Amino acid sequence: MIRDAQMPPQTLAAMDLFRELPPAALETAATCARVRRVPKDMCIFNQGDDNVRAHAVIEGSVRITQSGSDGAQVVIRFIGPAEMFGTVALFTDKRYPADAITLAETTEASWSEDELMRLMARYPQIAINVILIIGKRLQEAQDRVRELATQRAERRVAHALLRLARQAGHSTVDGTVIGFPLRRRDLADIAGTTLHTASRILTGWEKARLLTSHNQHLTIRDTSEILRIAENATD
Amino acid sequence: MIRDAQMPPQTLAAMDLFRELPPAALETAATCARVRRVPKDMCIFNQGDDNVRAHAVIEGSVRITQSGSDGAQVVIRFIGPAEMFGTVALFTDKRYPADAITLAETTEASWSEDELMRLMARYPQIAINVILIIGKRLQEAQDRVRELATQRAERRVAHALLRLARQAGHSTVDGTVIGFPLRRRDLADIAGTTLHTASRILTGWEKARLLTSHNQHLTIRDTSEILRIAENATD
DNA sequence: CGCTTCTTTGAATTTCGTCAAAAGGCGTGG
DNA sequence: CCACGCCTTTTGACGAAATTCAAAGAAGCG
Repeated sequence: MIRDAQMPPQTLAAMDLFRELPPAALETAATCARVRRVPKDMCIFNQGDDNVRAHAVIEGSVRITQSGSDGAQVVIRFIGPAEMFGTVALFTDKRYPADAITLAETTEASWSEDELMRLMARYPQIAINVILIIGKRLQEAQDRVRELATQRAERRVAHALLRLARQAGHSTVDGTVIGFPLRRRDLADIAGTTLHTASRILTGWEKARLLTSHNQHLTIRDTSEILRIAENATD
Repeated sequence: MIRDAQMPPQTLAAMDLFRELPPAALETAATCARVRRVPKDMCIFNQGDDNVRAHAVIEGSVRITQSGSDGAQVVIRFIGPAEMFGTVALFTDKRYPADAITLAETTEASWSEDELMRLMARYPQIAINVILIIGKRLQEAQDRVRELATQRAERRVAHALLRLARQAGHSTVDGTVIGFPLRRRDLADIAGTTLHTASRILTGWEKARLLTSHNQHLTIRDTSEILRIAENATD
């Protein structure tokens, strides 16, 4: 368990969870955080685990997936630097509702329920921040529900791509590159389709020069066209 | 604007939003609430409206629907007595993300942003309650995402029905009756299918004596069989 | 009683998932 | 350095579930 060295309070300042907090609060939060370095493709927690903690990615990325009682699974979301995850469980079930797996070597911070509750009691702004974060995710989830219920696979993949670009896109000379390693399978699980359909769609777009894909790394070349596909009701 | 008479503090005690609060808090909340009686099929707010307030149903029921930039819409959820709605908007956009329409004559209470924030500052438990409520809805939304992405229409309708029964089901001698007036169209918009498919499925179930439907009122006769349909991976 | 709204049902069409198989990449170990 | 194996991606063919189109039947309401 490594602490201060890897966890300067400034790191926390960048996180939505600790926005608008006095430096003293960041200090306290940094002190009681558990920081871990996790190799690629390792599990951080499993669906159903108790012993819940509030997590945040410092560096790297994590895939959150949910499985049904049948085997079927979907990607709930990807978590990048400065984003929190696994926190809702603290307030509701006391059990993680999903799996968390690293997509790359990742540094992750976490707080126990007690510690977070203590922090929240002392700095109520944290509770507001939690509401903000969860509220935003609720709206995103509801958007996805609407998309899945009403749109065709191609539009859903386009929306998924745009969401990812918004969340973790970096502009380069070649276009917007998405900061997570993404398999076709992942994209399919976000968009709610099969990897076959996702592959066909992406291949089509690649041929139309809307994007390029190398080694699980996507670069969007023509955002406006993807946007058109995502929004265009006709066709 | 009618107040105390229609809004005894005990009414608030039953609401998740005001759980675990001292009587004084309920008193204060009751005092600054705006209570309105709204006829059937009236709009309480529209998607995109600003001037957001936190709402709760005292009596009656409300349908929350979201429309995309294309016309397509889904039912986000139904709101029954003692449930809150339209509250997330206070913390995020300051714009309602959905429409709210009464399904029957409804008594509704609401609080302005200022009033709720003041209440929250004084009674931090309210913030915790908000997190709990939103957290639960987030999990529900994520369940729906998984269902829509992986399950066939029949299973989704079964799940939708079970969710409604859990939320607003009353046991009677005939079975569990769902406390909202439900058109086929509504059920379709919850389950993410067309009213045609929903109608076919319900007609099938009615023939199989799993449920009865009269005048937009559903009664589930054989919950366990519906549950089997909802869970059974094969077929 | 007529109108509007909701529901049912049939038939044609289409999207998408399923099955199957091959090709491409990447790392490891010989 | 090459070969092998594993994982990912691509592609084709087929079939089934569900939407779409169309129209008629019911039921409640004024």
